[in-house]
Amino acid sequence: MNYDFKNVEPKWQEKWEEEGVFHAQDNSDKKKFYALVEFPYPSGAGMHVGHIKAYSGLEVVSRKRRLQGYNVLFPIGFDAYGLPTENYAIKTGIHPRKVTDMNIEKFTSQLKRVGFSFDWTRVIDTTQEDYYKWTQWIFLKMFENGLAFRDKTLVNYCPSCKVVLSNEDSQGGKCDICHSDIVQKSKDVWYLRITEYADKLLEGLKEVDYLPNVKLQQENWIGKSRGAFVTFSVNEADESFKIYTTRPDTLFGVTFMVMAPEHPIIDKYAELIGNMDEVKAYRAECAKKTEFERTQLVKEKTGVKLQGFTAKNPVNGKDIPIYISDYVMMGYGTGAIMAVPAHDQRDYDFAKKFGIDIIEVIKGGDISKEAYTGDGEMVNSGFLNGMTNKKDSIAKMIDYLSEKGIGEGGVQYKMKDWAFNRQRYWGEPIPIVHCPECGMVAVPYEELPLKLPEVENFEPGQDGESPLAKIDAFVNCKCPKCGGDAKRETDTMPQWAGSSWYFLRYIDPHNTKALASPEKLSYWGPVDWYNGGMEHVTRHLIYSRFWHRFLYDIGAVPFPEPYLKRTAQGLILGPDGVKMSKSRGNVIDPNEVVDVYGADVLRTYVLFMGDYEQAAPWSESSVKGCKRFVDRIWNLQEILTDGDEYSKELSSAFHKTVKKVSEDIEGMKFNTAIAALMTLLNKIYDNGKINKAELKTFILLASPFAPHITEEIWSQQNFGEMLAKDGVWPSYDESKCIDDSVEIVVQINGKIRAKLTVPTDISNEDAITLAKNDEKIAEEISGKNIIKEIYVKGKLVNIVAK
RNA sequence: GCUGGUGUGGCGAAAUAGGCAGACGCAAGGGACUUAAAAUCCCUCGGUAGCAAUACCGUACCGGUUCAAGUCCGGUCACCAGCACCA
Repeated sequence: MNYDFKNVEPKWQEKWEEEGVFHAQDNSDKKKFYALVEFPYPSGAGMHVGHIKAYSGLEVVSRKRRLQGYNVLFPIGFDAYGLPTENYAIKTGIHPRKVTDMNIEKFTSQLKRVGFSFDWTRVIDTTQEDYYKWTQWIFLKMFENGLAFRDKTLVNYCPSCKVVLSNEDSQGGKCDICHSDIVQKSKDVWYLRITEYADKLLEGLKEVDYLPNVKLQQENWIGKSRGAFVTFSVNEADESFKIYTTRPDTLFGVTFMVMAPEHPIIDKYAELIGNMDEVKAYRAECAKKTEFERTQLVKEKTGVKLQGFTAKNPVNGKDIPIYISDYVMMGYGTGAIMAVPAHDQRDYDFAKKFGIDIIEVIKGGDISKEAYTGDGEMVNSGFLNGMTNKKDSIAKMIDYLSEKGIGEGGVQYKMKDWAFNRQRYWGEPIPIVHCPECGMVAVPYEELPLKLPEVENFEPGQDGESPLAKIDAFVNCKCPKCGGDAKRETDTMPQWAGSSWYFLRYIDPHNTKALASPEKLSYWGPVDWYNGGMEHVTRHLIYSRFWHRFLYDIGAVPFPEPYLKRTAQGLILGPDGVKMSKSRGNVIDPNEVVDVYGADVLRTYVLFMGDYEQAAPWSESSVKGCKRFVDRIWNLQEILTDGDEYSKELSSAFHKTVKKVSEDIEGMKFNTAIAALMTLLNKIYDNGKINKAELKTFILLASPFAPHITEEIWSQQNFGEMLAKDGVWPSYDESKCIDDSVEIVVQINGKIRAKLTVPTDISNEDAITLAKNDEKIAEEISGKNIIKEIYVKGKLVNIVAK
């Protein structure tokens, strides 16, 4: 009797769908469980085994929780706006709408073939009008609240393709499409003021259960630092400017200052500065530098000293020269720094190159060789001299500065405002109108969605202009405020917009009045468990937390943090141990695996291959091992006997396995959960028979991993109508997990010398006596001095003898 | 450079909270069944020595704590990931 997965798997997939067994109930007395996986970008290449692994984790948890009586929401959707689709459309001339629909169809059929228990009545497509209407709505709310704004900035620009590129599309300073060098270009673009939420995002992390490294990466990304702002006055003009420093206590060691080349004060006093030509030349040089040169190369410090423009040290009145250099960024702090070469390596390098004094203010290093960044006694520092505690000296300096009105404590964040724009077609139109009279005006809410117009040609315009700019019927409009002629914004939203709130839409996907109803939000929210890739931890996860927190602040959602728990799966590497990629030709297609081995085998293998959170290479032969496992489950029916309770021989093994599998699934240790099932299976075959009660438990435990074959056995054995509907997750009895006797080892001086089988509840004394009575042990310890005897319950006896 | 993580058989990996290192699976070798192969089933499977019982060695490397260390502490090396002139 062979198991015919080719017929059985589609049969059950259809039945589950027909009966709606995985549809989440909005009105239910059951305890809710909202499991979320990162929805895919529907690319033309179809799904990847990596997707299967990413979804299989919470798939297993969801199936288990349903059997435990939870009302489970486990949804799926498609994050469908984005460049690859648009580029494909440009190349083939097929409209992105069509491409997207085709890809979604392909993904859907692939997902269904694997038998994932998604609620298919709640599918989301971010490119549909009834979805992006609310993406635009949220944008307008942000605009209303001053969080969406326009600013001039440097953008990545590809002179060959004539497009503005995101950072992701211009990594390494090369254009992702044509591989030519990217230049920095000044442009007026949209930003979201995420920096305003830096502290809230940091605070919120304290309340959620994320993997420690996920939290850490978010903290680093936000990059909060504490320090002080200090005001320096200019000697040659009635002017002053601020700097930010984390070590205000080293103020006595300042021997020069550095400003970012584009610092506005330079232009304001251009007439005072004697060498403005040189300054301009340096600026031009910096603008030419690619992102790659600015950040990747460990290069020598460059800069220009400003002639006739100097500052005064506020604590000792000394005159200090001012330089410009590109190692100071306009985008962090105030765009100007006080340089303390003795205690900062960058300042040190600069001082050495330009022959500037280096004054030691912290003892402990050798400043003739390099900057000393450690702690030590303050010297050459006036009222701080002799202090040894960094915290105290910083606090004392801040007190002094505040008293004199020339400085104050403050914080800075590494995180920058979110550049929220794309000059591309396939994205959500930004619902703003530019009116010559009224300025920027929001499109009225009742006019949403602002539809993406149909076009023939979606190629980007010259000079990095959006393709929408070419469509007069879209661009020309009336100002919603004054009714005069106006022009629409032609930028679209970036890739990350639609995914920043999709988890809320799953809760109420067909609502036409709100992004989701308050009742449903309070029932389902927040997401109980969110799993996804590490690559999204600093972008998507921060962005969506920001949007969510904002929605909470304006009362649109009733809970402040969107995700209670966040985990991440490891990559599946190619059989060659390298990351899968099309160009390497080491990509495994899940369809082929399902064709040859079936969905149950694929699901089991991606979870069995190793630690879920770790990367592991694909191995075809290991897939076969899982095939054997699945077949051996089927063949249990050949050694089936009657019996409605566990047999004496297998009882404790079953209780132990139920415990182990239950706990391991919750801890995402799927590999050991499956291993435990394999161990039990081996034991059953050793035992030569299995009864009905045992078989029922076994297939229930295996069902989250291999739902089709277990469903088929359930039905063949008449356990009930449908496992997925009537099955109840088995429970275990802690007291029955214990065997009557255990094998313990006997060590002498920590070396194993014998093994003994003893009653589980044996006393310390009895165990030691028994060990000493063992022939071999007795011989070894005879004539020796026993120093210590240790019994570790159920594990070992150790006799220390000399 | 900074931050975090990892390092265990031929391979993927297990090992609660310091207590039998290598569970489970793959590959390999041997055997059964078969005309043969596939499939299935049984046995062996970290290294060295030995016919064997057994002994010694072994969790990247060096050192320490402990009756006992893959696990804890100090140092070194390698690899992976994220950030990167952040003042």
